[in-house]
Amino acid sequence: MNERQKTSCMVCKELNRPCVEKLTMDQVETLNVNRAEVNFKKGEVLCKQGAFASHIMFIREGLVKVYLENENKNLILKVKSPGYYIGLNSLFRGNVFTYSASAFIDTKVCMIDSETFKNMILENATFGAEIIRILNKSIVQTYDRLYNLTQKHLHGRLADIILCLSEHIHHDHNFQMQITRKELGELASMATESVIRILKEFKEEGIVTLNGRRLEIHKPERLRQISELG
Amino acid sequence: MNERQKTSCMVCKELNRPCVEKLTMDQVETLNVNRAEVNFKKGEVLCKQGAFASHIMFIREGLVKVYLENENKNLILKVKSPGYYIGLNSLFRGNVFTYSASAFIDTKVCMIDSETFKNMILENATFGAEIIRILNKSIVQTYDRLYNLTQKHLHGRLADIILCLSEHIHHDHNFQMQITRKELGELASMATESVIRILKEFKEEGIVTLNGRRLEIHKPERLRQISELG
DNA sequence: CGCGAGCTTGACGTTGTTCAACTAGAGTGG
DNA sequence: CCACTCTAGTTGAACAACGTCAAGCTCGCG
Repeated sequence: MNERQKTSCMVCKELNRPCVEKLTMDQVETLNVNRAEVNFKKGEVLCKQGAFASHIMFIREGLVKVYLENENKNLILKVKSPGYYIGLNSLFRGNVFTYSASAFIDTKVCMIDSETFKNMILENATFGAEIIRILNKSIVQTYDRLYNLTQKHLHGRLADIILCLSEHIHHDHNFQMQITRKELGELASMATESVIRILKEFKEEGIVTLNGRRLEIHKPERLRQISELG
Repeated sequence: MNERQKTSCMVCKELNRPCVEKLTMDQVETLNVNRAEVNFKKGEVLCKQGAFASHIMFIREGLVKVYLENENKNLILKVKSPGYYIGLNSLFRGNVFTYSASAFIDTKVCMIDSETFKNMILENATFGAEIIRILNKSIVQTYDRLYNLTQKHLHGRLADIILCLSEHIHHDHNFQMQITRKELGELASMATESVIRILKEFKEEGIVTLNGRRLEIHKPERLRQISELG
């Protein structure tokens, strides 16, 4: 496995320009050496909440569900797509994963040794600043999600999720969802049955058409309105 | 105002040891010069969501409500006590406050010019790493709050808030709440009437005694249990 | 004394979940 | 090729959780 030829970090540069730009050539080389490319199949677990975070992961391809585990219920924190990191939150905080993550669809990641990663921050303040920027972006997204999940009603929450899938994940008004109704419900923090009922309403109002998992948004502005109103 | 004698940053060192320790003597001096001490009265606004974040604030005394503003509803993100920063989330991200903050009770802060602050990070990677540690701690707290607010029922949420007030704010089982029932409701994201009803239940079960705003916790383990169960 | 803010209570309506039953399509084994 | 099963999707009815509304209460303060 390890013998296989790896792509170079420079190949990933487009995905991760802001970070890679901050690094010296030497650091890029160090990064290149201290990483492993790993493929995960749909459903496989990338990291477990509470486990030692000996590495940071960088998503190259696929879609990753990041969630909190608890005896009773799980909560999806976010869905990460290529170009995002997993495990940054563990840096300088005991190196324990603060969440679990699993692959929504087949996914490729680079695993980077977390000590190496930390050293790069400590050696290169500009890189550290970039990491701060990334963390801050993530915090703002989390605040947004906190607002959406606590202050909006089901219709608004589902409208949010649909818009998010369309804009940030599939980049199209017409897309084949990779996920089940149940998973949609977990994303919007609502019962599967409620997802179905509200999708039906959206369909009846002509906001979307729906055929199995293929969804087309006809009135994005109406969805946005529903999302705003709660 | 500016002529008044300021305390030195070294006086604050106990409050902020992890950060101050990372700075050189020169940097502490720079910090000392580029800051202003400001007092806010209960209810006054420290920063407005969307406004330019020309400075970071460090809380010296008091209690600060950090919240998202929206046409309809506000959402309290967290309550910050002395030793915490306000505005770190704006660093390297356009310098716009991502949330509003107001004083729950009379509050003293140091305002630090955000350019100075950024330069300190860029000059001193160890300091940057400390900021990353602080941000990560905040993220984990936010995830926790996200879980609590979305997955737990009213009883669990209120139990959480009571425990939090007791442990993190007042550091006592018996304390005088500084906040109204309405504000308690905003903290737990529930109606004022629900707060009152549930407090009454807790009282009737002998979990707490309640006299106006004075609250004493008799069965903290029971509260924790309620919080866990949701 | 009277006013207003915070607090309290009960009645009622809404929202959203749970449960149970049913359908449709996709393997699977005989 | 046909029953069998399994999962995802769907529907309706009952129910629980919570918020809203309206009214009354209390206490500090001008």
